[in-house]
Amino acid sequence: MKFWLMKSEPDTYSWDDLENAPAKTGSWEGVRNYQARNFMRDEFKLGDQVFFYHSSCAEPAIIGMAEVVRESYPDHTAMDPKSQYYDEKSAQKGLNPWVMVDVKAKKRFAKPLTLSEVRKSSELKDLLLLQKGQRLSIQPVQNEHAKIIMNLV
DNA sequence: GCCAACGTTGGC
DNA sequence: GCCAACGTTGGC
Repeated sequence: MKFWLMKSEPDTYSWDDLENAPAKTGSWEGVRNYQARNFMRDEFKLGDQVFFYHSSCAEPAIIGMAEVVRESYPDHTAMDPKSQYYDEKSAQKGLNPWVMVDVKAKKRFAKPLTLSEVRKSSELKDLLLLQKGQRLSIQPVQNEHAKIIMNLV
């Protein structure tokens, strides 16, 4: 079982949106970055644990834990001209390179672990999230880092 | 809104 | 294949 961190802008898709969805489960559509896609396609397994992170908001923070409940399958929004995630070039080629997974909200943390709090932990200084220029929306989290995070929330 | 950092695109 | 221009991410 692996740990991951997935970023979402709460204005677009928040922890509450996931928790209020049927079966507390949502499909992680709209990833249009190859590195992030490769993680989902090649490495995401049922039962993997996902730290849900709110980005681009007043207080960026890790909000809760979700779990992978369906492994990768085609992200149909890439082929849908009406979707905000439409990928015109791929659609014209008739090949959809994009995938998504389903995640289920498991546990909202008693208190969100804010980015500034993460920065304060010397044990988390190597966390990918903190590295300079790191913009990946899906990141692996080392087991040791995951333990430390879970001890902080 | 600003801007640093990064990924992608496209001309050559 | 190089690299400048452009677009996006995301913290502040």
